[in-house]
Amino acid sequence: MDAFQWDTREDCDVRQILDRIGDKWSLLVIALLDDQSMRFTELKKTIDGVSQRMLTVTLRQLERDGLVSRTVHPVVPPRVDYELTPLGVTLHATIQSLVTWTETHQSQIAAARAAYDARESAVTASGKASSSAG
Amino acid sequence: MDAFQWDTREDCDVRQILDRIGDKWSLLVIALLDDQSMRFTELKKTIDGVSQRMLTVTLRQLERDGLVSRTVHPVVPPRVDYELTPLGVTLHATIQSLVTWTETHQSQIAAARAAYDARESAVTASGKASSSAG
DNA sequence: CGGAATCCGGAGTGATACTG
DNA sequence: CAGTATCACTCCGGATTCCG
Repeated sequence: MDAFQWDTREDCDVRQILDRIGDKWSLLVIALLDDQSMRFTELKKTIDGVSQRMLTVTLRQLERDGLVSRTVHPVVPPRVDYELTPLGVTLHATIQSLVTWTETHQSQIAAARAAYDARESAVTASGKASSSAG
Repeated sequence: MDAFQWDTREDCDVRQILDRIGDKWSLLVIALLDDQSMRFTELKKTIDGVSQRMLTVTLRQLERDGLVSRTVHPVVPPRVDYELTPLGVTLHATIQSLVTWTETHQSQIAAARAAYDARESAVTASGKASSSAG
């Protein structure tokens, strides 16, 4: 049941989080940091395809939201460790259900997409056929 | 526990869904259609700020993923009803936990952001002060 | 009413180079 | 090693216009 009415505005609270986990890298970072702290370069080499810049930006945002903590070790060469805060851990736990859902229903979605695409191309084809036939 | 290793690639299955619920409007549409079917115009006027184009695009994507069904009534003026499929309903249920998490921790996030911003501006200010003083 | 097609601006993203 | 700064590009998304 929807006892509470959703905020249909753009500035809905949920948006704040969706903008975070919905972006390209945040979720991966959260997942990776769940059971371990990691250094910048570790994250960079583990997350395939992320650029230096985007990893930095992503980590800053997560830090700002209090989901990830950043620890700078005053050594040379520099060493910075990132880890999930308690708040970040609870978010990760929540996201897990979404991941589980995805894994469970992924085949259904793939099937739905295939069916939709087939239907669409069929419509397009018949449309062309009828127009050329008519 | 993370018994399963995450896919750190961009084409991870989870991405498919995140690209959907992470976008600007899909989540709102799913939430709205949970307990009722709605017409195009109803959705448009209910979801504050959505453009005609984006609502159409969003609905098409959701339909393609098998999350929303589209029913065209052959009447004039045209009438099209949208409703959640069983698959969409299960996704909505899953998302609810995320929404609940957000509502529970929203204040913590806001506080974290405020603290972070204050810290940053303080750093910036002191940096300027020291540079001007030095 | 519901939707497609087009144009266009801005935000997000990446490659590169530089710094401490 | 861990960033920051700049430039260039892509793509999202809004406004507008036209169609059945």
